[in-house]
Amino acid sequence: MTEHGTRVYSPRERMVFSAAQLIRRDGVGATGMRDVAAHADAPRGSLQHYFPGGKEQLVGEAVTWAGNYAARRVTRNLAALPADDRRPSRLFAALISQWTEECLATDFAFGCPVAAVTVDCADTTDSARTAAAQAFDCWRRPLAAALTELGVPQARGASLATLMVSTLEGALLIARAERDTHALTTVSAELGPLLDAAVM
Amino acid sequence: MTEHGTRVYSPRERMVFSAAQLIRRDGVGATGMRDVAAHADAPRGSLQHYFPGGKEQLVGEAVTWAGNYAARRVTRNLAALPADDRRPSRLFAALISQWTEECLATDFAFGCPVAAVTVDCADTTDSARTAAAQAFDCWRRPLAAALTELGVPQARGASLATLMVSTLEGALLIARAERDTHALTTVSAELGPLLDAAVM
DNA sequence: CCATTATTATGACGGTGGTCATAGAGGTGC
DNA sequence: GCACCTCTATGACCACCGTCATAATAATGG
Repeated sequence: MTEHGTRVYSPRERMVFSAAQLIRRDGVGATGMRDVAAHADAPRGSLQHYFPGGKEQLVGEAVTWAGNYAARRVTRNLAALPADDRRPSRLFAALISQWTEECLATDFAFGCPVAAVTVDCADTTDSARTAAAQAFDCWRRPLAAALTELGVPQARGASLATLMVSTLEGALLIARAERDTHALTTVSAELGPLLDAAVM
Repeated sequence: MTEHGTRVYSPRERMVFSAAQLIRRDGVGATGMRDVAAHADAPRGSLQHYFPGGKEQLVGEAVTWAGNYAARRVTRNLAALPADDRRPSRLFAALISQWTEECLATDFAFGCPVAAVTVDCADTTDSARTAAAQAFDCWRRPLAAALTELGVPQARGASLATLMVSTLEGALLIARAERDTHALTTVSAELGPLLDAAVM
């Protein structure tokens, strides 16, 4: 999670990051502002200073951060594909495998913050819902680009990107409920051929 | 939603049902016990009488109810398939279409209660997490059975059922965030051929 | 060194939520 | 009529949460 070199993060950044972490573990409702400050080792008084918009703003920034993070993951995994076997199924498998490892390493404590915000705020907090939608888009866009780079026609790329995100998100949900990664590995194996078949 | 004939439901049943409705709309944290009683037109005092286990018990029963409901949906949609075109893709499309209509009819207010419980309770309330896992299983089982009935080999059936539930769940999430059904229709169209190709 | 801004500290307030305690109705059987 | 069980009614308690008010403390820049 803290994989960006050794740079020191500002209290503000840490709070956004911590908010995302706590939200994806406990949900939005169960994540208190005081908890966020404590988790980020940040002063409580900084909350109202950096986030005058209150919890709504913090949640929005957290989910936006998560969307960018997911996008970075896609491009990084695309770049890390072996030169001799650059198929869409490999990219999907790499993404799934990363989530699988995270599940196992954290004992299934963490889900996806975007999903959490969607579930908890979709009908009550429009700003958060919008931020979640943008996060999904921010995630899907580089995925579609990666697919076209791997040989998938542009028209198909967007659709398959949606399919990949949907499937990953749902499988992650099931895995968390079951505390078992089989849903993740299953969808990875089942969807692979379909993705590769789209390469022209 | 209230499609079971004209039978009158007991206050207890109504409370479980209402809990599921409120949870899938607002999440577990934002759903109060008083709200549930009010939504069910049930006396507040009955809560502690029927659910001595408190909110935890109510949430558990709500998600169990949701799992059974999803399972009934599968068998009903399977039975409703036209006799001349009984392919797996048709079943999946029917399920997706049902969720799509629900999204549109309720202006994307409702998601899946099982997903909501998973997101909000997976790491804190083990009983709820277990109930969610059972709900997913309860949902997946008739799906797998339906697939084998449609000609999919048993071994594949279980995997494809997991894939279908994952994809549906994730697409529903995206649709809700974007207030747009395109994710649902996209995954339905993209996954169809894969499902039909599994028929032997 | 001062003025101004950025940041942090802390306590209070109003509201809400789950839960408990206690008592009141409503029915049934004997 | 009485005992008994099921169900309902209601208020209180305590903890927590998001927010605000206010002040203190750095940091900065002239």
